[in-house]
Amino acid sequence: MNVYAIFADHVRAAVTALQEEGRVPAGLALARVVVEPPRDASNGDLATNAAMVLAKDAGMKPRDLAVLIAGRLEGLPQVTKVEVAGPGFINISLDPAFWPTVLAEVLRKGTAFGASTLGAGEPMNVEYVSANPTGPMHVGHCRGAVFGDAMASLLAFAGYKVTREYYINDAGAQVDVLARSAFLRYREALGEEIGAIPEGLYPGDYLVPVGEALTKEHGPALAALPEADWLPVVKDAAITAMMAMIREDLAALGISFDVFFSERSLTQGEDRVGATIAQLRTSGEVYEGRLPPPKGAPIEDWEDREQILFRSTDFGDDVDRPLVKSDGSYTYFAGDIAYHKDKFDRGFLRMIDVWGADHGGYVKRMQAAVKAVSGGTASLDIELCQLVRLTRNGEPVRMSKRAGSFVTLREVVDEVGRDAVRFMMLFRKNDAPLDFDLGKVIEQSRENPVFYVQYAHARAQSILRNGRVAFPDLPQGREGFADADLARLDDSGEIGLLMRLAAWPRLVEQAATAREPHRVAFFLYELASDFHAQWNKGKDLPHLRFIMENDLGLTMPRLGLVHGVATVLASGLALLGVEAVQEMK
RNA sequence: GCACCCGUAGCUCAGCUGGAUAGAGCGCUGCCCUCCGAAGGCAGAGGUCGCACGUUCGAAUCGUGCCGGGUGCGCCA
Repeated sequence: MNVYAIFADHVRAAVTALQEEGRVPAGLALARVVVEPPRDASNGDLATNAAMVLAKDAGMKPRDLAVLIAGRLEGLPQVTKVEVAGPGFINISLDPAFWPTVLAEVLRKGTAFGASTLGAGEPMNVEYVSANPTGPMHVGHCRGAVFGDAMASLLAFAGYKVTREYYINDAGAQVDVLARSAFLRYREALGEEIGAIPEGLYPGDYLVPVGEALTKEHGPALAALPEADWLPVVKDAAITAMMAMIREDLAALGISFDVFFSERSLTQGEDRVGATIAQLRTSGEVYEGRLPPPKGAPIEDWEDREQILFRSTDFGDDVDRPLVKSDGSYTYFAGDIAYHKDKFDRGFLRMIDVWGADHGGYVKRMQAAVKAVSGGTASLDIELCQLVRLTRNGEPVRMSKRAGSFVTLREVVDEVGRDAVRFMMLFRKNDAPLDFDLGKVIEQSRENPVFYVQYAHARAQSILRNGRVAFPDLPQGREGFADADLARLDDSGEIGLLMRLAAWPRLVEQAATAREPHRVAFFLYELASDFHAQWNKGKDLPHLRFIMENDLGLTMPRLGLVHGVATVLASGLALLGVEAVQEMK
């Protein structure tokens, strides 16, 4: 139950009724009408902008219209007062017994409270990570991985049928480099002295086991072959090993995918990239032409030649984009078009790609491609994640020798834990740079939001455990508290918590619509803050404690509130992929 | 040169898709601290929302132009 959505319907119904009575003109656009919690509690429980939004089209003064609408709302159940205020706000006050009914719903539904039908079961493809299979994941991949995963969870909670997908870039020149690097480790495993890893090859020692495995399987046989013969063998083995490693890294972060899609599969057997280009040529989106040399940094070996181009300028891109390289092979973009066409062919009209900010220049052409390939019926949202600056107590973190030149995701997760990494990656808008301090995220203080939110959940569980000590006959599960006399929750802090819980379904929909899982993290922080504050209140004011010795009648609703807070905390943490702990270690 | 992202308190950042007196943490100041669970609590000061026009009942939010920072700019993935 989304209180605000329900009352928005009431307001629209009120306007419709007035229209039928002829007191308000027909044909008003009701979509802009919203019901929100007023910022200031003195303005009631709910507020709507309806009169101000509709006044112009209705040809009426906002306050006059507001009075008419307000008159209609007064008769609604639960409504105790309706006031017109300011430029035309309609402020609605509810029966004090209303907010506890929301808690009763939380207690009955559990973590299903807040789930939305917004997505209406529509298929939604979320592609993220898609790191090259050339080594372990590093911290740079981490943010996109966590962001994509949390957003997929959020969209699923909001009612979409989500598929999580990883595109394996196993077709380009980089995997050839990987193969040559692995071959060197293979010769090393055979006993050969290889010396320093040459420039241009991957130096990380994660390839050592790949070389050893190759000797076990092939003995020295590969070393005698020309590159053209050993390369495919070594490449397959190396990619398989790298993907296994990446899956382990992802598992360490609590991430798994529904689909791993291989770039190579697009050209193995039938040439699906070529087929896609042919299709676009038929529809007029592909042509032969010349491009002007790019502005900015001059390109030394610029060669003006006729090439096969995708007409992305038709969709708002700056220039048309080449699909075939000078050596005749497809560009990465060409493969990506075929890949997104495959998503479309699998029934996805809605797709989301999560990329690093350094790929920002690629957004328009990819969106153009999805439009072209789907005849304009599919849409692609692209969310960019800015860089992460990794520090330890303010100092930049050193590079890892083992991995070659970067800090691996695994090192970070091993040091501070999955929960801290995930929460901090989500405690910032994705399009803003993020400072991640290894020292601060394990601090146990209010400064550290990970701790603060988890502590709130642990504290709630602790209170419930203590409650069962004081009152051994308390219900076991949260449902047993739904029938308590919840209307006794009348302290301002308690009501504030109830209103916060009531805001959860609305926040889910907003965060899902905006593709912004960070809003969930901030919401949880605020809920935790409210909850800690109420607990602290009980320090000075014993009559406000959650557990009232000798007063089961009051303890029951208060423990119901604690259950409700814990439930929503757990629900939100689950979306973020962070554990709702029973106690702090 | 062009495109995209970002400019909000001293610092790090939120700001509910245009609403009422712009919020939080840290830092600063002042009180309190034998509490169901230590890892503190409460309160206060502090902002021309980069600048300027515009859109309208109403702008931190939308548009345009500047200023400042970041990212990217055939045949890399």
